Amino acid sequence: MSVELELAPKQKRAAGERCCEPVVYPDLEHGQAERMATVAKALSDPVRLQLVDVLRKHAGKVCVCELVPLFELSQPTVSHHLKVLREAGLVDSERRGLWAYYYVIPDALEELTTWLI
Amino acid sequence: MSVELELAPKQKRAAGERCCEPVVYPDLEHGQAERMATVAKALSDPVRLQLVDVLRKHAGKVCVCELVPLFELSQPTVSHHLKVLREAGLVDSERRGLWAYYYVIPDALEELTTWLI
DNA sequence: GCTATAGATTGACAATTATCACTTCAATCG
DNA sequence: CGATTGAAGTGATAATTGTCAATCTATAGC
Repeated sequence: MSVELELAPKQKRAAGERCCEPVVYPDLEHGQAERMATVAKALSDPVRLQLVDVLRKHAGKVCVCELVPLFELSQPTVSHHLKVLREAGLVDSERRGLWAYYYVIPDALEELTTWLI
Repeated sequence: MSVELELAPKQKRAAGERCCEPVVYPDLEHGQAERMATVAKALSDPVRLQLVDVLRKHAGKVCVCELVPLFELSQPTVSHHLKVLREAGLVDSERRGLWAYYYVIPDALEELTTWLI
């Protein structure tokens, strides 16, 4: 686990030689790193990336019964991946009768995207 | 594992009612999803995010001996995280005498970033 | 050569993860 | 009501991950 980043005092050096220049003070603080890591972890599986891709490209809500046949995976496994995405705040779902419709939460990727640019 | 995405033939529906509209054909293909998942996985840990952040913000190469004291982690653990980043193609290192200097590979984040925007 | 040092590697361990078969739950249809 | 169906939940299992202590490697200085 990381902590609030600090430039700790330098260790002993080989006599007369500095290891290197002091690094820049990183302005990515702990909480932000935690949140972004959560998002990145949700995106760290090709299946989930493709799920998010489908949901993002489709303007609207997509039924799980459309998503499952896109993969050679069992329905519970796809359901599991959707749950991971839901718990990371990237998507949400809505029940309509027997069916569940998933959709992306628009701003969920923003913090990570902004950092990446 | 995912496969090349296809709109599989529809399953049986409840009589007279369609489950939902056909989804858009996802244009994120398997190879791209794999590569982006690799990058996302490398970024899925707060320590590695902060490491990349420091390296990106610092115009130049940063010595490991500067990176280790930024975290409350053992040297081997930081070394492990750097290795993960290296294997994902996000950073590389250069040895100079006793010291190792790490730096980001500029275009490594591009594919993921482009997809996110 | 000998010692000290920076960094990587190894081995071990607990925790997490992706997957499936099976089951459960909720809603619809007859 | 009873049967069916879409989706989520429950074990279980194999694989992966984050961490550290201990070790190893290569370099520098004496």
